Amino acid sequence: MAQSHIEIPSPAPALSGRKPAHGRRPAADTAADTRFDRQLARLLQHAARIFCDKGFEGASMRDLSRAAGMSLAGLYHYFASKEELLYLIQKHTFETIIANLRARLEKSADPEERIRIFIENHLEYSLANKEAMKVLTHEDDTLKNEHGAEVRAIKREYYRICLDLLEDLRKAKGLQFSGRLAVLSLFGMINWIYTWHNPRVDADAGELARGMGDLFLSGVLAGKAKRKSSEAKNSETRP
Amino acid sequence: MAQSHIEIPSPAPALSGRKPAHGRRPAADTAADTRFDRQLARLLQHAARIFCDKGFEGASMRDLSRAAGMSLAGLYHYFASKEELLYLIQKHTFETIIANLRARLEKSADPEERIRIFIENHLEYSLANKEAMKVLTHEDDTLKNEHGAEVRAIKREYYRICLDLLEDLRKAKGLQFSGRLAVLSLFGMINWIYTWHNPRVDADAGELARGMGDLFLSGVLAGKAKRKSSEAKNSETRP
DNA sequence: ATAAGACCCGAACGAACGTTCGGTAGCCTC
DNA sequence: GAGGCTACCGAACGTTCGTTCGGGTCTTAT
Repeated sequence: MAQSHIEIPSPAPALSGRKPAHGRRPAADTAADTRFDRQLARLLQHAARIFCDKGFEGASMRDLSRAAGMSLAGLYHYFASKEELLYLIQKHTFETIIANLRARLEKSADPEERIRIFIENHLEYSLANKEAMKVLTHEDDTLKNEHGAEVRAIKREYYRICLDLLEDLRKAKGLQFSGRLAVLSLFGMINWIYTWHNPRVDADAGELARGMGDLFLSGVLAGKAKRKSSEAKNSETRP
Repeated sequence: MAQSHIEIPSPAPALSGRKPAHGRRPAADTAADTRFDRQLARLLQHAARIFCDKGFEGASMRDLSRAAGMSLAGLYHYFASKEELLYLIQKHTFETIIANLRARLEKSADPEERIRIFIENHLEYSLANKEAMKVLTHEDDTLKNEHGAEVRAIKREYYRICLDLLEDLRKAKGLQFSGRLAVLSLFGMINWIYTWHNPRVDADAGELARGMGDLFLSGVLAGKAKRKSSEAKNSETRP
């Protein structure tokens, strides 16, 4: 229990530069943090909590109106529809995770440690932003058409990053395993957490990441080493 | 790709002995398979598919009415509410899985193999009943009150079975790991499958179970053996 | 001071929702 | 052949849904 609330430090993609109502943005104030952007961010935060609690279909715009202290009609000044609201939450969450991840990955070239970085980054963000994270995973196939396609593209990018990390490890250690199965098993482990994690009972992100990293990496490394012998020495992995 | 469609063989708890409409059941015909029971089972199957596709909140009774070829009002002859419909699906699915599992577990006493049996049982049922399985996991905390409590009790039972299997293994091999983290990581791996499995691309249940069993058991076994040395010998796990 | 926006609201729109009501057609028993 | 029961239906009930309309008020630039 080192820190109770984790503040992600790195370059989070700001959700700025958006239209008021249905119009377009004036022009070059990409510096963001206008009043519009701050209100929108506040609304997204409330919406994430409500979607998390009652599900996207189960939550109503009136719920959000009440929680945010704004009239029902007033909400539509900030987004065009309930569906776009979900899209904004998912896109911002996903892009922030990936941006954080890329920043952290620059600090290490060791394949094994980079996988640990991936896990730790995911868990830290997940536990620090539980609501948005549950909305991201639970409402995975809710969005359709363009919005859905865009989020799905980001998801494929995230998948790809993880797969590349694993294949780097495989090459470096001369291993032999199914990358797809490994990635998706890992995703299952780390995305499932939102269904059970209780901060009063369970460990914090760092410790969970260590435990899951041990489990996963031992599994991947020990599997079948280069098809020859089965001596899996590297059972302790941190430097 | 041994068999393409898996028929679960064992004692599946029949969903029989239920009331027509709001009345009670006549009495002693627990032998089931009345016309009422068959129709109900058919409706549950349609409902599972619809809940799977559109989510519980997103699906309407009119959708079910259309799919089942029965009038909207006619549906309520078989259950009292939409909520009870979800409850019946979840309860029946969960109880069938557990019944299958208990039957299979009797065939082996080896701790490691029993865990493999657990995984294989779960994956076989999951892939053979994708819709119901997605409804079970995706609508995990949708039910409230008595219905919710009852399903949650079955879930705890299932969790408990897996935890006991793991602790048997731990004792037998003198290992040291967090049972809770291991169980929940395993649950994540196997419950996540419904989000990605594509029968045209991915392996069948048996092969997936072998792959995930290798990954998970290697991870658990190799972790830290008995706190002394780090020689993780048992990297190949099948007998 | 005034025009032009950004910001926000009360009130309503039509559609869709889960559920219920009153009734009917068929079946089996006496 | 009357009574009772199961199985089912058309039509509606009252509610809630996402969204829109026609305005306001407040801020900012000229």
